[in-house]
Amino acid sequence: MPCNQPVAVDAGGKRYLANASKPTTIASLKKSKHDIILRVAVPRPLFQLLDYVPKYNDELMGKPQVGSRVRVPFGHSDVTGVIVEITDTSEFDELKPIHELLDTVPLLDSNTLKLLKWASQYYHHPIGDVVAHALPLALRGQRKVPETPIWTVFNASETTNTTSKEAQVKLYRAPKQLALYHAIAQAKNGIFEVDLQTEFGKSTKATLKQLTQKGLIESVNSAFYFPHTTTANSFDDTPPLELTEEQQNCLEQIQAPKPYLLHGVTGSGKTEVYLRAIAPILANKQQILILVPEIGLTPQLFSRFDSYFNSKATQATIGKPINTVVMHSKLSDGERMKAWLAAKTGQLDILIGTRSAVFTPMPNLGMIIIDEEHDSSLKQQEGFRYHARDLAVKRAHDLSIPIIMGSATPSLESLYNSNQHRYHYLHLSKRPGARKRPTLLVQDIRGLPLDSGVCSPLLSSIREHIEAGNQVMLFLNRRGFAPAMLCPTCGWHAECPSCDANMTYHNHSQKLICHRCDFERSVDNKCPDCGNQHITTRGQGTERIEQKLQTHFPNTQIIRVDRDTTSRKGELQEKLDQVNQGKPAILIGTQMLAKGHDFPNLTLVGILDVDQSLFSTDFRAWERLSQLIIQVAGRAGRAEKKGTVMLQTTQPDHPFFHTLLTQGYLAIARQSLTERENWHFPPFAYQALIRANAAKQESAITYLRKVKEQLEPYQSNDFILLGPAPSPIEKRADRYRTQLLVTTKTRKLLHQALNNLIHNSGNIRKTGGVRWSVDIDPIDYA
DNA sequence: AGCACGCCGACT
DNA sequence: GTCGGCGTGCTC
Repeated sequence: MPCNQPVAVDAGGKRYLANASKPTTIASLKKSKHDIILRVAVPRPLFQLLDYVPKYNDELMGKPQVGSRVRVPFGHSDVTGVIVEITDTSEFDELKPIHELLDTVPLLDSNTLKLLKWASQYYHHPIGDVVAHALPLALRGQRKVPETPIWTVFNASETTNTTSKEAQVKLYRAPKQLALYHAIAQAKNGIFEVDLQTEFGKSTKATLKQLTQKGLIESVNSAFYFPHTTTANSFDDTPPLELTEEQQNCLEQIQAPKPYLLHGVTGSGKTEVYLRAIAPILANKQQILILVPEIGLTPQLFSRFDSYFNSKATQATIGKPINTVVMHSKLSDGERMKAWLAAKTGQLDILIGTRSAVFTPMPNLGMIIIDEEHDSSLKQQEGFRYHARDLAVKRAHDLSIPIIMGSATPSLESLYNSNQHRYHYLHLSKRPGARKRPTLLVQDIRGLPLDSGVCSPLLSSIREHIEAGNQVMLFLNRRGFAPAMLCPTCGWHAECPSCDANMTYHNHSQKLICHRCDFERSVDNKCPDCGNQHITTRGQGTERIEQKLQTHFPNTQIIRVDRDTTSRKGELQEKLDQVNQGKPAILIGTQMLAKGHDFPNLTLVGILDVDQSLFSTDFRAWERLSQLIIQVAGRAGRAEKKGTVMLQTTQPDHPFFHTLLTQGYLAIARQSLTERENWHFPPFAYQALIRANAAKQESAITYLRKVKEQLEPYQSNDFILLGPAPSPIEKRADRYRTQLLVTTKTRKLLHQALNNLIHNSGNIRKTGGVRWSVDIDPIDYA
């Protein structure tokens, strides 16, 4: 019977197992002459694993295991990859041996690898790159895991080991050695040298040597060691807060291993619910993973967790000190690696981190928490475009553990999932502090002159609030001084040479900066076209507003928070600390100001460019605008001081405001969901955005036309192709950007089509240096 | 991704 | 005649 029929490639299936160019045949699946085959993910854009055989004397290095790194020959060079599978069959006859096994203890456990393989298929992204994302930068190369010795009594595993009695006899005149010996003998699985050093001082090393020479102890093992991190004084005996009835009710519902959407208005005490939900998991000696937005209140969050779990009251029920680590974006590579290894070796109890932390192996993971689950920074917007929230839900599902997603303004996707009973919806509607709900004012700016983007009613409001000793916050989604620099005589304006974008004028640095590619140059002192020496600027940026307000309020502190003023390490925190002193101040910033900060005396918030969102072509613009408004509204006002949020718009009668003001976020969300259903937008449909860019627009468009041809057979009412078209940001860093949007009725259809596309992508001619990528569940269409 | 192979144009 | 441009294919 002829058996060279191609095996059908399973749609949702294990594409990375198959060879993309040569379809797997039954004939080729014969047993290879080797009985151990290592299937390795290499850091190259390949959708398959590569097969290798172990090195002949691997016994010396240890047994190759799934999850260990290996140095392997690849083409003409060497690369560091990770063993993802071990089998005994290969479709290749001649397999190269690996060069070196780099880890005797695997870096990634099978659960983590399972998640990574799933992610590679779901996001249609090369497995090697996905696996690399799970490792800290410091371990993506050949660097060995730093290890410290573990000491045990001699022959601990044998029955003939030294008894304590013998030791006592041998050491009767050496009390120091005896004490050390006892410490080692008491530790069942051995004890870290570092721990002995902290207990017995710096002569420990010498004492250990003496004991070894006497044949009483030995060190056959070593492992990564992570010191205890608690900064809280574990004798903090402030009693824990009393939960409100609502909080208690939510907490009681969090029991089953399933996803929970915790919709809690700002100030309703979501964190308190997290803490209580976590405590029994920690008491059960399990670990906790907490995902937070990129720039959050991580230091505050850390101390909240650290002090709560190491307080006297909590310790009474948990019974062991709790190690918490925050993986900041600004940790050094070495520090990151240590935190990662601590989690991976189970020496860390709570890991707080941004989206990439979702891949951290944690052997005893018992619960996942996602704070601000609606935040777009949970989705990676470059390369491997994963959504940390969705992967976390998958991870929790695989492990059968609960996951709590908290937000004051849940994403429409999560609200929809709650409606579908995929997530269990929990609501915290009350603010325990009895803080008053702020007033939302829609300010009609039609016919009003704007002074640097601020209308006069807002300006007088600012004055009132400052004079009353309060703080004011202004939002504008554009940094810099002015978004345009132009010549009033001939119409010339400064453009980025690499992007089709106006360069933004930054007054302070006297520079023109392109906000798309970060190219900067000095300002022109005369028009390069007509020589006119009086070039002017147009439009508003945070920097100009700062300057202008300073002239209006010369004695008030004005604090600008945007990427330009917070790029230095700790600079954001410095600024926030200033605000937290509570003195009257005006804060001016971009979106980054909206995230999670709680300012003591904030009573007025102004959103200056509401219209931009109102008229955006992005169907998610309303969702983002209402989230921004609700988030900042939640920060304005105190128990005794009512807050005000003023929205500047030329469309005061827009139904958006009416719904949001009279009925709140859930009403807007419900309305938006209905609209999305009617228009067949996510979450009622599934999308993939296929992007291509090239030095010439023509090449990118031509490429996507061919991609479209491949997908055309799938076209139907349930499978719609839109494009190819130039991206909203058409040119960036000397490359033209184009896109093709796929919208489908079912997820299955989307994956089938993309699997087929990638399987055949080798057949699509790529000319003109086209680079392409796939974005599953896109949220950014630029 | 990187790298080699190969096939066509303009040069000492 | 060849040097090198990029288009194409492959890495177990």
